Amino acid sequence: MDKVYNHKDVEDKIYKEWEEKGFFKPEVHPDGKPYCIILPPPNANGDLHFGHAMFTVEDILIRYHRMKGFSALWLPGTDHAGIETQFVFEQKLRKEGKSRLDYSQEELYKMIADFVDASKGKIQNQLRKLGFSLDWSREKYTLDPDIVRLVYKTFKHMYEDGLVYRAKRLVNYCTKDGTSFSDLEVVYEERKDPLYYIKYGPLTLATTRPETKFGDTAVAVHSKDKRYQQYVGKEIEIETVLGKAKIKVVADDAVDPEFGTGVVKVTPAHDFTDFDIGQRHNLPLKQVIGFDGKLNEHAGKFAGLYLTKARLAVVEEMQKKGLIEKIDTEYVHRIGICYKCKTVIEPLPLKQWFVKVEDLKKNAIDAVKKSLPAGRQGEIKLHPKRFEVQYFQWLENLRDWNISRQIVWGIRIPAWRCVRCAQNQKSKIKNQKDNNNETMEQFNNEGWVVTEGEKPEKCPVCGSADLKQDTDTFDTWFSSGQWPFVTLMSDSSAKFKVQSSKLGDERSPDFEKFYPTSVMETGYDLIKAWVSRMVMMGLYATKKVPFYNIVLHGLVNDPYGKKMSKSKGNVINPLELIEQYGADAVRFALIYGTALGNDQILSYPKLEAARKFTNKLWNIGRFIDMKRIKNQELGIMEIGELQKLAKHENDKEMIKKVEELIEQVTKDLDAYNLHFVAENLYNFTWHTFADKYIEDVKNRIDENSSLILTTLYLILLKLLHPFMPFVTEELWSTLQGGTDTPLIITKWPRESFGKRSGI
RNA sequence: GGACAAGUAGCUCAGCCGGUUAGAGCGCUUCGUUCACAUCGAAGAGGUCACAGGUUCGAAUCCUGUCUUGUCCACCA
Repeated sequence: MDKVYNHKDVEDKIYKEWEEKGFFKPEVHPDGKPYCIILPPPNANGDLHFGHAMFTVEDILIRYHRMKGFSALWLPGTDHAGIETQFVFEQKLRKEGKSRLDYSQEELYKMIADFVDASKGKIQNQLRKLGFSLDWSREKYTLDPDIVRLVYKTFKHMYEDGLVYRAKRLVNYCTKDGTSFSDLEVVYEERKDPLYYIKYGPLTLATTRPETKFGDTAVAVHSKDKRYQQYVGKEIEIETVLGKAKIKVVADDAVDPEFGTGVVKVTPAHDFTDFDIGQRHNLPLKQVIGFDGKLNEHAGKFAGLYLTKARLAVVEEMQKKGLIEKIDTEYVHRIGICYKCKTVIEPLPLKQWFVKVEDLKKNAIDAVKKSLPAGRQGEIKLHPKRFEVQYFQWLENLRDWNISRQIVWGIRIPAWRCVRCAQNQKSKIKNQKDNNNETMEQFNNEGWVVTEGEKPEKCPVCGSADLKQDTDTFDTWFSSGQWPFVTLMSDSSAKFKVQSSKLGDERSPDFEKFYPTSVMETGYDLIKAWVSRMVMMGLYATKKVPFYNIVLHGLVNDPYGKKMSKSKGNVINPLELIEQYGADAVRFALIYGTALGNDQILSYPKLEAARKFTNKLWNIGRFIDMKRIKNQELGIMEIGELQKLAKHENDKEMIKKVEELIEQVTKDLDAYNLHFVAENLYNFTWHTFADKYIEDVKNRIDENSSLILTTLYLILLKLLHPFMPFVTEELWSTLQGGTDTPLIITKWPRESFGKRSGI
């Protein structure tokens, strides 16, 4: 054995062997109880970052359960990451002096698909470097045909169940990128903008957006504001830049009487609060800003102007007409901007596909409160428990979910529209006022045909073959929200037991065996966007929870405590650290000394300490290999028998201590207290086993104590294996002469005497 | 504005379902070893556990308030 443990000689070799021998497959224990974790799918086009290195938590759980005899499956996969990937690709296009507008939807999709293909496999190899025992034979991709088919199927059933509808809703729209963003994606920025006090007939109101006044369909005041009681419910005559007009005054408590003059102009088509006020008071939705970021025909002579110019022009005109009372130039507020291009986000009304969340979210909450109604199964626990608050709060406030995205890169919505029916519908409502009070019937009779992906031959209503597919794609979370069950259902390695058009009735052996999964482990930052969606979608489609436990890890910040981000340029690639310290040390450093769910700072001293620990472990093995009596029969001893065999008092005591260690470690692993386990094993191995016990034994070594020393060490290797798989495997095979069962598939040591455990 | 974290040795962090002299790693000091350990071992210095109240026989640990930092969410025209 070398004097120093050299991870570079060991890691790739061992990983290859594990993988080739199929040890990552649950079939190594075909009859074991199922234990399954679905890997949160990284961006297929992405690079490894420290969030991924934290998946060490999952590998520890999987390896531990595999050793406990479970049929353990850790299923890998990658995500197409819609907006993110398309953005990266478009940046590339821009550098080449091109834009996405130069291509058709199909061409662009193909180009992005090729772009992703080119970097495919990168992330997989990086995950291998970390030693993750993922079953690569079951790997999935969110755009695999089988996955897409299942996602379509869920959508179709939701549509038929009346959970999906189309409605004109305000979306956060970036007029430059030509896409809408979810609330989560909008970034808010503090800005100083003039606050204009504008005369509205007898009233004066304050606004930062005079250019949207063409879309005003009311003026609102607080219901208890005595100053304006006399106007409530009446129409007032106002002078505007386009001449005289009449406008209604409504009372709504969303208005803050303290702000400005206590009077608000209501522009339902271009402001989220105003949209709500509009709904409460049945106000028309009058769109005056187009998707091109310009004022439309409702703006009279200002039509065609970009918003920033329009604002100046409108203000100038107002000033000429004496409509501006004053301007507060020191007003600071927060506005939504596009996180990609920094353009101000415009709330614009757009017809979208929506998912009704009322029932879905109720079930998702109940699953954690352990009070699911009949017909739905499962209970979910969060670890650490404190994250429940975030989970509940998010779900309780959740509004209907907009699942349409105006991007190319994604799963195209399987809805076709009959051109003829749509036109008929249009002419019917042509003379109606364009408002948002359209009924559900109207929305659903727009001529849409929803399928499981195949193009309908003809319109079921009028028989026309002129059908056009919606150009929108699904929100990425709509497909990844189904990840736990679609990955298991689309078991391509086996034939489906049941092919069924009924939702959730399509079973594969893997789905039957591993669903609901045991654990969903991810960063706490994904509780809302992803985890809650998986619970909602899983419960809907399968009537069961998608997982029993949610385990959350914290973020890894840079050595100065700052969040790592590409824009800051402080991202550290875990592979560099693996190169330097070894995968085992990196893994150990991430677990050691930080409680689960807490953020941590990437610390070089800690990495160095972990590296030294792997070296210490190595040298303990090396020393035992030198000192022990050779050719002893090993690997047949269980701790109870070992105790009976022991002669020396110190040996007996040490065996007892190891037994206690096994008990504690097992208990803590079951409770997800991984940092306790890491610390416990570190201290015990170094300061009890090496510093005390070995120092004691080395001067009195005989056949009996040699056997005990070696066996106890092998037990320690087992306990450490989930944390530091490579060095422990290498030491195991060295001490066993390479003939015994590989450590990865040996049995976890048992703490109790007299029971069969193998060592 | 709300929620959740965090504020403990120079640094990075454990401990916090109340209970003996508050722990680890790194760093620092002294000594030893240098044929298991690109090191290791032994010993040691170092903390008013953010602050102020309260509960208690007893609080880093529970309660209230304050301050600081971070994250997430909401958002006022």
